[in-house]
Amino acid sequence: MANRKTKTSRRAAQKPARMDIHAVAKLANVSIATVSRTINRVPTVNPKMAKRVWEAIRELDYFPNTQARALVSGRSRLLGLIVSEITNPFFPELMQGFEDVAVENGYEVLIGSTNYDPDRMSTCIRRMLERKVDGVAVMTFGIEEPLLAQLAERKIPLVFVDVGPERPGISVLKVDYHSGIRQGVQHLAALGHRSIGFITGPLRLHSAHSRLAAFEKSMQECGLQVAGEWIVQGDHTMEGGMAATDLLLSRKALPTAVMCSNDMSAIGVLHKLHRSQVRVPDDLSLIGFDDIHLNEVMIPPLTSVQMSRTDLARAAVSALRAHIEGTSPQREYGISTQLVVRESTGFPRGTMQHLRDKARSQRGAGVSGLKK
Amino acid sequence: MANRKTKTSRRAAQKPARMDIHAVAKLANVSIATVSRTINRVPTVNPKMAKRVWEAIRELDYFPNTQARALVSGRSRLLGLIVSEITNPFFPELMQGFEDVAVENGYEVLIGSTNYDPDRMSTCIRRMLERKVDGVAVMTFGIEEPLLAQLAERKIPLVFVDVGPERPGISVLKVDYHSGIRQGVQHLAALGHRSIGFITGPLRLHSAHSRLAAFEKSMQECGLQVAGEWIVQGDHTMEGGMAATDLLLSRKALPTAVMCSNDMSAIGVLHKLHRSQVRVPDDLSLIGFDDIHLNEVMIPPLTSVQMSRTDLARAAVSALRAHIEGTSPQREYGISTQLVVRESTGFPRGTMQHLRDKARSQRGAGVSGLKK
DNA sequence: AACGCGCCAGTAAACATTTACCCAAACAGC
DNA sequence: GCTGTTTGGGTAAATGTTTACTGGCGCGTT
Repeated sequence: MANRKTKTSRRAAQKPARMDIHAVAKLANVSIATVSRTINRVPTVNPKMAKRVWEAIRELDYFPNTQARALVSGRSRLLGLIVSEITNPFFPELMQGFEDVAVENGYEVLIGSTNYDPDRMSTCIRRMLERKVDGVAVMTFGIEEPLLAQLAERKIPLVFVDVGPERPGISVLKVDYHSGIRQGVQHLAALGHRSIGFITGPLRLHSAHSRLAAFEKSMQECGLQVAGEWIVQGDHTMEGGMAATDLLLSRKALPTAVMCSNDMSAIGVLHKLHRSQVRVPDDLSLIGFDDIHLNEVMIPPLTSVQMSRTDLARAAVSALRAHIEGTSPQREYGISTQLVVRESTGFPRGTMQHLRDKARSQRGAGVSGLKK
Repeated sequence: MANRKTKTSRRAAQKPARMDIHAVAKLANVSIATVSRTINRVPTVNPKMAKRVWEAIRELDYFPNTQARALVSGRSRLLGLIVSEITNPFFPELMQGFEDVAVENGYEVLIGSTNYDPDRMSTCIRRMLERKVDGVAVMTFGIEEPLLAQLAERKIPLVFVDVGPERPGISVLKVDYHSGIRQGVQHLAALGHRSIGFITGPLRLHSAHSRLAAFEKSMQECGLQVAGEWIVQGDHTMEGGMAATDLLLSRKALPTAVMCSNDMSAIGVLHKLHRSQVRVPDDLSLIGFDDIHLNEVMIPPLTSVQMSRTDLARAAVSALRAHIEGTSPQREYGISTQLVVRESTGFPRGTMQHLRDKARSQRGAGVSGLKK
């Protein structure tokens, strides 16, 4: 009662020992039930009372105890996010987006990274279960079996990328690899490339398979031959890209362009090519996949197929929310991809354009990609 | 009673509707108190009973409800980790380390990223408070005032980097910038560089200040002049590095070497220099700071001062644990730094060594750094 | 005027633990 | 053999919410 600053006293002068719903109720002169209902915006509360309650809440700087809430309501307002690698900048960017969207919707995020290690994956799942997450996004780009057993069994909503079991409570983000990769192949074809190689990801990953398949299909569509010796397996890391480049360099002939299953591979390739005096794009054009920020500062800046992290994050959170809150969850969410042309692609060596281009001392940014 | 596989039946055949401590107690034929004590490893429980309890736990695949636990014990076993940027690969690497160590010690991590935005910072803190984190590591490399008000007031243990208020419950990780940066300057000096520039971070950051100071001091120690026109302010981003490079290139003369306040800046510099036909290290030597993984694949691979993410993560978790569990928390934890020599540093242009070096067609990895 | 119904606030149970306190049994000392 | 002490398990309270149920009050209808 003895408030110093009567109006918006930043901290109530008389501090109750514990700051719970009872304190608010007492100050607002209502029951705790009313306070709870007010906070949860139950429409049956009298606006007059609600106002009193909100004032008391402000006065006391009160916020509800999440633990107690979760305990009784059975909902933790926690979303799990499982990613595979953290070294690949794609994932931090994805995590950031996911966190932003989740927080926007009043959820918190529990992050787990597996490093492709089944043991880590299983402790990850355990942690999620213990914290009673309301849903989990599995962004490892490849299903892992233990998940299904432990999470789906407990009816926890799940989101996968690319592929997942057909089951209630499970959604899948379907990435349209083909569209972006086709743009890439068409871009190369338009520049005059005929022999194009591909560095795959680890083929146990569904996404790696899909990207390779999309490449092969796109080549066919452009009337180009896919040469087996120029399809090399990588593992979506820089090291994998370097190793794949070694292999490629050991072939009797080089392709004039190479597409990669992801940007980290492409960065490894770029590095190794530079070491081997192969110039990009003069001797060899290079296209990555993911379009991580880093691409812009590579030397040269890397042409890449963009898969939007924000789209993925938004779709994942939407899907989970729909399942959790019971509002018409979709089985599939489409994610589009799109070519972003930078400077790692150019005319193939020896073509007229190439020579003409060479003649101009300074390369402009004149090589524009064709949309669709 | 009608178990199929009598021994290690993976899932109990008869599933109790709810799987709580009572179910375990009933199966083990003890009271819930005993179960609780067993789980929490209270030493007074009879080993015989403990064994029965553990078996029941295994049988039922039981794990305690974290919410209830947290509610009654007042401890959430949740650690907050606040970082500034997620685009800078340094932070994901740090987050990864922090998470690993935290999980190792039975804690979960709540991540918040601020993007240097005070609003985001304050919602971040709010989230941490609501989830009742047991401690928070503030890895933004610069104190933010709202933190102190809200978190310290509630006696939540905190860890800062570089600098923080002298208060119980607060520890500071003191990074020894000087040692690593001195190694860098000495390395350059030994190669024959006399004119060395520096690209700072955003100077509102304490860490940026410290790094600049360490550079200036090291220059003095090596008997070298610090030229004001070669000290340019960046902001720890690639873009900042590029802008700083532009400024540097507009000076009437260039230094023969440049050190950067962090690697992202250095990558921006590298990019811009390449665009401007300045070769690294032939025309200009470059040293970064942080030693992110990416350095290895830059063209050329970047010499950098390493600040160990693992060390930071370990120290942060140790400090927080010490505060939380009351075991002799230290006020300060030292973090060392160390030069890692790669290929972005070489002899300055025009020196004898430079010419001699040029003569050898292939550069070896022969330029070795001097330790200490 | 009386009855009924709807609206809305309050009471209390439930959520799954931890832990202070109590009490039974066992053992040792006299 | 009886009593005192110690050992260790059980009972119940407490944690801070949500929510089903209850009940009072006011208004509308017959």
